Amino acid sequence: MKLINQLSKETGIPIPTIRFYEKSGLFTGKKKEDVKSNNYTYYDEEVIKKLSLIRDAKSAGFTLSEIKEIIDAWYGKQISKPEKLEILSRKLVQIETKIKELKEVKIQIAFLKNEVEKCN
Amino acid sequence: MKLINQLSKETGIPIPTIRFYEKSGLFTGKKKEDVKSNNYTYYDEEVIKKLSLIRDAKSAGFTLSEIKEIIDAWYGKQISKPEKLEILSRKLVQIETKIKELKEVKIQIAFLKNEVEKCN
DNA sequence: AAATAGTATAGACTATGCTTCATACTTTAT
DNA sequence: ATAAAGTATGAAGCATAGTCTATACTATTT
Repeated sequence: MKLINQLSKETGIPIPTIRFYEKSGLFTGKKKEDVKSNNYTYYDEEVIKKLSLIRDAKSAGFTLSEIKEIIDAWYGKQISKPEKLEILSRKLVQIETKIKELKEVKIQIAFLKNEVEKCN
Repeated sequence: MKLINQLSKETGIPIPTIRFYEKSGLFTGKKKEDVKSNNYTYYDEEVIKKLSLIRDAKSAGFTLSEIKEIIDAWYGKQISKPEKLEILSRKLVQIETKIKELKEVKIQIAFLKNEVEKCN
């Protein structure tokens, strides 16, 4: 069980950002009931995995609420199997779409570069 | 020469958003000096091209200031040819990186989907 | 001529995703 | 034991990217 400091070190995500994600419902830590002197929050390995997914999915252009959907589809106990599969399939389609859009923009920019090269 | 209404229709971008982009320095329209009765702004074909680039680059995950860089590298008169080429090359690298990240997230999600399929 | 639709401008407002601050308490290092 | 470092919480602040409102004038339609 890790403290927030350790989470931050292992994922490279700043502590306030981790707290913000937790407050946003992307994961939860646990208070240790046997420890009475403080109310520090402890996090397990699963949280590291979730934070990695958040980091990667964010840099791929997903919003936090889209990422929450993915996490809920993955760990959410109250979601049925077909629903989970449906959500994950949709995400895969979204990713395919994003890749296609990126390739189109790439072509556009390569064209601009070519224009600059021959014209000026 | 087109009015803002027409720009909006041709690009699918709402009028307030077009005004916001113009105010952000992504392009400029011109006032017709021979017309004294109103002060409507007119836009040429180049603006349509810029708006299309903005639309595509945005959905590919670029920020407005990144897009401004691209546009400046494309039309900016005060930027030297080597600088322009350098900016566009950087953008191409950024796009390649984004595509790689997307492919990684795709693998992650495909894995999650597979887990859901066999487990529940 | 009157109603309807289009344009301009400034400013307020919203949502997302943080980031910083203030306060207070706990733990660790020296 | 005292200072430094870590943790918790709530609230404020900030940047980006719009979106909406109010006001006022212009143009078009009927």
